[in-house]
Amino acid sequence: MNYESIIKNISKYITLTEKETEIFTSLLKYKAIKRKGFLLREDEVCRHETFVTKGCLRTYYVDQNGLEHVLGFSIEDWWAEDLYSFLTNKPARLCIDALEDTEVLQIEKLNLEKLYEEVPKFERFFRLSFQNAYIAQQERITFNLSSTAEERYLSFKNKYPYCEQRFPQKQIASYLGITPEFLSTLRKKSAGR
Amino acid sequence: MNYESIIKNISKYITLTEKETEIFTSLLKYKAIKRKGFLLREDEVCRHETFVTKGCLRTYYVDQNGLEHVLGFSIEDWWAEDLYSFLTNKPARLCIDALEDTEVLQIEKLNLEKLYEEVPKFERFFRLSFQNAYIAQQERITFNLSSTAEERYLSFKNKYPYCEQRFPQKQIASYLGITPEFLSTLRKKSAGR
DNA sequence: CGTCTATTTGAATGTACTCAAAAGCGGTGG
DNA sequence: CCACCGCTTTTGAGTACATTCAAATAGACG
Repeated sequence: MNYESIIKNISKYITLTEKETEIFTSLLKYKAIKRKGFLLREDEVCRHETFVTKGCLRTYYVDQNGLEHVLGFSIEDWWAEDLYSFLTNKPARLCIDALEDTEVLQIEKLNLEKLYEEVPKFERFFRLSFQNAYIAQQERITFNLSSTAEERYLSFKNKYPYCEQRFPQKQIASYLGITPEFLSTLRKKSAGR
Repeated sequence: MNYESIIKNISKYITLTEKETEIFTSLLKYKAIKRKGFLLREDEVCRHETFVTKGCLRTYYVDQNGLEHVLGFSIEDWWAEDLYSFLTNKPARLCIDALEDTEVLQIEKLNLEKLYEEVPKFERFFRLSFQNAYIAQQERITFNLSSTAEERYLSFKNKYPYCEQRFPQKQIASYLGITPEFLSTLRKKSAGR
């Protein structure tokens, strides 16, 4: 098993000794999800933190009218989970499925708690990790509040250029909070430039 | 100085010994902000985590057209900061001012780092605290994506009933991402029920 | 190759905005 | 304590951004 990418991700915020690395990787489990397969269904309990080593996951929410709303995409080097469900052990409100054949490393909740005890540094890692995720979300909120759909699309395109071709436009539209039809007209419009 | 409320807040996630409580409170500083006064201006560096013991703070963002967008309100028992600025030491992108005469307890960044070393449990406190803030923000994003302005208003009213009277409607409109004029018509409409 | 889903296109519609003017409210000073 | 000034809220008319619905086209998968 190749732990290189996850260790590199961890070392963005904390430095691990060899022994600590060992403890950590011994708690990880590998999993492969086929395209269109599910990592987490609504009403299951989210029992893992998941790190993507290959492929792409989509986290979305199904509203009361049965419409899907994409919260985010997790490509290589990103984490995914339904944090609410993970922390409370209540049924998930989010679904996570695979847009491509995907490979992940997972750590179970109980093992993560064990890890916090044995290597308290990880408490710090996840604090910093979620603080940064919090900042990114905050930016998304302010941007949604202050921009038109067109500006949001252009910004998305600019910020995640690789995503524009990699993900179905329907999913991008959902992420941006607009209809696929309208995104289609926006793309046509912006293609002229 | 009365530290009761902040200690109670902390004990939502961790349990402190007397000694630890002592260390923690010794690092806190009291500050009073008059209504309309600033806790943080754009381009200052955010050097504190701030806990509100009385009154109300407003955290907002000024867009490129000079328009304000309210990210959130911090009343008693809530925290406030520009986390981006706090973590990076870069100039703040958010402003924080007081909607009422407000009293806060603050911990400076260096003291917080000292605290993390002396009482590592606080690493855990802030991890859980921000994980929960992250969940709340995620809910806000999904809700904004899946609801009309009217539904968002009714939900806000339902979720924070005390806020509806306490905060100027202009600020609530900004938080909801709508114009004050439109909120006015929504309120008139919902008053009939 | 055929089916199913995604994307494009266009017309009609609606939600929410802009602009403008009037009314209400609160704070401040005389 | 009242009057005034400035800011907030209300109201309404006209408009625009984005949606809905429907139909045609393109693309992906078995």
